[in-house]
Amino acid sequence: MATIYQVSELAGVSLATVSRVMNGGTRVSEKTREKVTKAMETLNYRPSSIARSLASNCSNSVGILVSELHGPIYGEMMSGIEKQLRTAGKHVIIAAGHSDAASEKDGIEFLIDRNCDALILHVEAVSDEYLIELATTKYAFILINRYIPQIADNCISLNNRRGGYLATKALLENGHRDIAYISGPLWKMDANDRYLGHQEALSEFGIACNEALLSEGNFQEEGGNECMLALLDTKIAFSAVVCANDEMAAGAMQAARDRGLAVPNDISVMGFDNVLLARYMYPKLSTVNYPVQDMGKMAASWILKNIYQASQPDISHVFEPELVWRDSVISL
Amino acid sequence: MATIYQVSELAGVSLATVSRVMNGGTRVSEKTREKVTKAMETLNYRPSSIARSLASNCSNSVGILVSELHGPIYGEMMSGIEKQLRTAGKHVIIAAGHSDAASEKDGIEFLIDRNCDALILHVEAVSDEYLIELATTKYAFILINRYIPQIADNCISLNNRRGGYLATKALLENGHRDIAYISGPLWKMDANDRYLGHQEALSEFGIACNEALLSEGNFQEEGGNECMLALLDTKIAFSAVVCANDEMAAGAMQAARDRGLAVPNDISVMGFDNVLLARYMYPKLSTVNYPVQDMGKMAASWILKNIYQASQPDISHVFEPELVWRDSVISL
DNA sequence: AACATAAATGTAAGCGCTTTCATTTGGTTT
DNA sequence: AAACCAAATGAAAGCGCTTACATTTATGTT
Repeated sequence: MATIYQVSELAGVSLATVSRVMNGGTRVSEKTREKVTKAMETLNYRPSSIARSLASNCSNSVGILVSELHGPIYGEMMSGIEKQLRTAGKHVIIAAGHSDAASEKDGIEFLIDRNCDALILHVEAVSDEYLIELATTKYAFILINRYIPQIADNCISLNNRRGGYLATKALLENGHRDIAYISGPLWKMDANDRYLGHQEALSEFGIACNEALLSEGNFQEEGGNECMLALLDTKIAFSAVVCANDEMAAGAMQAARDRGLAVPNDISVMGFDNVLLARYMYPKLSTVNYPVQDMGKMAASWILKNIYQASQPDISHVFEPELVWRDSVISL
Repeated sequence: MATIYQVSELAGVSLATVSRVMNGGTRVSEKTREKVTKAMETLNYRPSSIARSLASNCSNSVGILVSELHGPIYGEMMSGIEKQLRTAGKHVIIAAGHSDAASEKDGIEFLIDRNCDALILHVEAVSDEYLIELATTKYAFILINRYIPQIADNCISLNNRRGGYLATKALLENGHRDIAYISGPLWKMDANDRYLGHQEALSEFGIACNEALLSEGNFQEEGGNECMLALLDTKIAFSAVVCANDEMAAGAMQAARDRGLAVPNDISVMGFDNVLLARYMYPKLSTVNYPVQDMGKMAASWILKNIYQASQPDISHVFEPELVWRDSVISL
């Protein structure tokens, strides 16, 4: 591997000059720039990003922490981030937090130790206080899908509550009155907000929220399946169920069918997230759109703008969900 | 940020000693080890991994290149890799290759420049020659889902051909004789192998392979949908279709239903991959298991063993697919 | 007690860059 | 041609570590 020293030798200039032509900007005469460029080419020189980071205290890499590396939402999110960052020549280092406080902290430190210039965090378990302190005292980061008033500028979030509201309202407007709810783990902010939105819609229609019709799942297919079974077992009649994400909706649909209920004729189901797959479920899933890829891109833009001083369009901090109507809900 | 120098000062020892206690192994007396450890704690010292990498020429990070950051297969794969590597204290740097040769090369160089100690590659577009050269002259890496005889030891692959064979054979054994095939892009090795397996099963049953019943898709839901429509438009009768992956199977099922055909009664569909979702489709998808998460782990093990000299169980280089029988195929 | 030997610790030279500051160069001005 | 100034270049000091080698200290032998 050729080093900057060998390039400088071949080109007959000093290290400093080579460094200058690498880093663009600074004044170098056209003649020397050419000499150096040619030398770099003949040596097939590749600067060591490690040495660069050490000397300049900037690693050109941003750390991403997601709950899981798999799962449609995280995939879309990472995809959006990577696309944006990569075109700006920044690298991406990824770790998983597994929705567990210790593991999330671990991941964050891991990323910090790795000298990331900034972090993009999708954390669920770690406390607000921890993040506030991190933000004020130590490190640049942006939060996706979480809103903390004290550091609002570091947050990019979905209006989850409104999403929940929209989902249930759509059902209500189509004549449903007995609506069950399969939520995500309620300690998770987004799950909670979605449920709050559900309640809000209910009360707007003057309907009491029946706690027995709430079942708390784990945001996975399997959980949706189990919750639906549990709901059915209550023997309380309901004509529709809203699920806090699309995966659970898939599980719920299956459970319903396993019990001989037809979707949507016997029971309507509404999802949340509008994962790609929702379009290909049978019946096609009505759901609420969560523009997570765009949010990922926005997070990347925030970093490009605030950390790397790149010019970027204005940053939106809260995104609005939208109802997408398909075939899994019937009008009563 | 405290540096090693400050730690050594506080502890009253030399830099070298601090370095030694950090790196475990080498002989340091219990007393000094304690002094140093305490100093590190009170200063809340965190070693700079960048400086370490520069000095030791080892970055403790491995680069991963996948085609896309989203998609169930890649998600599972990254998840498997990360899990394994992380517990060994190694980092993961991820880039996307987008199934395009230029972009893949770009990604590889990107990762190399980043001083990864080794690479895990899921590349489809780049040529065998390029990889062979990379392997012999320059860099340590392991290939997932690709087999190149000359560098077999660097490959971890699925027996795709056998998978394709298994899928079609299952159909044949259940009385199907007119079987359509929705493939992935045939220039992709895995798509091609799967199709070859399909043909093999057919010929084993003495059935001529009808080219008109082959439709080439893109491994995505949408593609499966379109292919199925195209197949139906040929007006050639077939009782079953095998799809080269589960996503396309989802699309195909939908297309069939959009045309008023029931799955599996009017038409059976077989998938490939056994993505989590396959269990939750309706009807539950019969498919072929692709243990991609295990393969990811194995790739990580290979690296731990070969690059980091960690002791690891034996490495399997080729994995065998298995048929998983569910509800989307009917016996004639 | 004198010596050999091994264990613990320290010294200092890098790793491949960036960046400040000093020096040189070349063009303008008078 | 002397004087000046800006632009181009170079010298050298780091960035925070690792590590080969030298030195000191402890341990055991006879």
